[in-house]
Amino acid sequence: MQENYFGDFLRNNGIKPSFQRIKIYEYLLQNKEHPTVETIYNALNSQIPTLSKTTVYNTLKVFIEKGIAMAITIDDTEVRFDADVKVHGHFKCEHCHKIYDFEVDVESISSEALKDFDVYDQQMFFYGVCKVCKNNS
Amino acid sequence: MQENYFGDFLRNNGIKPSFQRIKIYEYLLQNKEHPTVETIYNALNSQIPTLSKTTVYNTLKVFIEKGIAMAITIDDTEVRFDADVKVHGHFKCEHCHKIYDFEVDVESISSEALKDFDVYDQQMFFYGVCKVCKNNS
DNA sequence: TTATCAATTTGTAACGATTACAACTTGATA
DNA sequence: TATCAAGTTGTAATCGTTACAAATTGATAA
Repeated sequence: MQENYFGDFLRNNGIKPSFQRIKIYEYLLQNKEHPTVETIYNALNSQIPTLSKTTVYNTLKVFIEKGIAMAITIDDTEVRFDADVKVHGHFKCEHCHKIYDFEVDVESISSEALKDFDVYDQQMFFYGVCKVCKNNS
Repeated sequence: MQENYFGDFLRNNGIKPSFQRIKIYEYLLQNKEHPTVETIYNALNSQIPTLSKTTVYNTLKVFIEKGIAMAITIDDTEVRFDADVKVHGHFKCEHCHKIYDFEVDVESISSEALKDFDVYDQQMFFYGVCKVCKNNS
């Protein structure tokens, strides 16, 4: 069944699969619009009435430490989260506030200036107006 | 003299050149290590004893609106500022916490997925260990 | 000069996302 | 069924940033 599947996935990544952790990871996988802690908390609070916002923070921190999620700081007011840990870019539309993923050719970015540096993480944040909003204005 | 030079520069960018604004812009130009509001405030407070931290915030907001400075949100705890508004990447060393600038070939990043999008701003944040720290460990 | 008015600066209070922390709960093991 | 570590919860504290109202400045006109 589903929960065992997610449970095994968490266990395989060194995370004890509690009910809360399974539900939060499941939510992240199914909601790819880069939700905030607030969004995740509100969405799951109906299923898990005892859920605490601290648990959401703790759980996401564990996910990041274990490498199965990443933080997206494209907003300066709140952090967003993504279960897709491949290197990819994020575009934020200043009009509809939607965040789009886009592919990036990692090799082409790695600058000559960083050739002797160890790079563990790469974040690319682009800002502007998306195709949909351009056409609607 | 210097102050007229900066004053003219601000005026040419639609910014009324107050004493505070001139000093803050001058500081940004001369201190390229991407200072925080706290750093700027502490550095200038000795020259301008009446300086308020709110003024530093206000001034930087004006600079960004007028396009002569940019915010660097490479830290999740505090915002840093840069008077270099060319598109370029920032690398943060997790060991010494220094932030390095690096050149980026803008064209090579612009993804096929964004071809119908208007992109106004591009931020690239890399994280890892710098050359110096690697050699010292 | 003096009056006027808008722009700028200042200090304090409020805000809000995040973290610290202690108490409580859970679940595995013996 | 006792024990103990790990996980969860709620509250309080932290701290960078913003809101706001009062004070100051500087340009302009009478």
